[in-house]
Amino acid sequence: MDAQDLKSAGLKVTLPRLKILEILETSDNHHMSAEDIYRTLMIQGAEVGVATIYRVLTQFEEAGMVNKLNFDNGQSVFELSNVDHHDHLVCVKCGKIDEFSDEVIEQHQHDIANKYGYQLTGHCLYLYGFCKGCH
Amino acid sequence: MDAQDLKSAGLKVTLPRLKILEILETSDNHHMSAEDIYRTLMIQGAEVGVATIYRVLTQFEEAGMVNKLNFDNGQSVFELSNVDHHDHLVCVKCGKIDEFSDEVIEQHQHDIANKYGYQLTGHCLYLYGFCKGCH
DNA sequence: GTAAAATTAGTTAATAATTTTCAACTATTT
DNA sequence: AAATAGTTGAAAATTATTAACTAATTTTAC
Ligand SMILES: [Mn+2]
Ligand SMILES: [Mn+2]
Ligand SMILES: [Zn+2]
Ligand SMILES: [Zn+2]
Repeated sequence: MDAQDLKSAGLKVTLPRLKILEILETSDNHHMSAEDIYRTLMIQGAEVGVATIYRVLTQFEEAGMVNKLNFDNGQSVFELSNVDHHDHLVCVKCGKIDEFSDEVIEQHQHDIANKYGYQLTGHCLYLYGFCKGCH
Repeated sequence: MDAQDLKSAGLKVTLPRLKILEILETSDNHHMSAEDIYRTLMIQGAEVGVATIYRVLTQFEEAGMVNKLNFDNGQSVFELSNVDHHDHLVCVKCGKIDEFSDEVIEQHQHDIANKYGYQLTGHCLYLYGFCKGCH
């Protein structure tokens, strides 16, 4: 994800946008809330307003560049969408996130949507529990 | 769900609680947000504060009497939990909600949790799309 | 049934996350 | 470089939800 991706999405190439992309790309935990990103930018000494971050993330989402995840704990988290589709395991204690994908589940989801006459646009599957280190 | 259920849950039998239970039970769309319930109560001429509704719903949830669902659209919705477990199909246009349950998906979720060493506490599976009437 | 103790409900105020407003800037086009 | 359209940051506004406070109600103990 770089300047070219921004252009392709019809977005101007600006410093805040590039920085946000870079953070999403390089942070070890690559699932970040707007606040997480804001904090990272502050530490880097970048002067970016929090409103800009929300605005840019929404634009990225609309452009299909990031996915927005709404876990049960209030804040939305974002991840770059340039990876294969996957769902998430979330530790309710430490917040750790694992990723998985399961073809059988995906297939069944489609079958169910068909059966009920829905034309699927998306789905969300979050598994909550205590991770290995937390029970 | 009635007065007896409230007592069993260690909650006193009060009018707002009974009314909220009744609304959850009788509304045709039995998935309601706090606002939905508030509006219904207003129409019925009942004088119940919105804070009471949130408080009572939280108590009901803690008592295991209702489930709280967090769809992608901001407001949480609640449903009585005295029915078998199921997941949800949500129409992104008209808001219609269908319910389904799929043993294979449930089983796979458990297998995945095991594989990653998670001790499951819950999960959420929402399928979003255009319902029969909306595409 | 009454009184005391505990719980509850409503109003209002507070929070947290996110969005909007708006005047000042910037990137891109011409 | 000027024009245009899009973007930004700060602050104010919104939205959904929760907390604090106080008065009223219910429960429990006589
Ligand atoms: Mn992920
Ligand atoms: Mn349901
Ligand atoms: Zn953990
Ligand atoms: Zn529909």
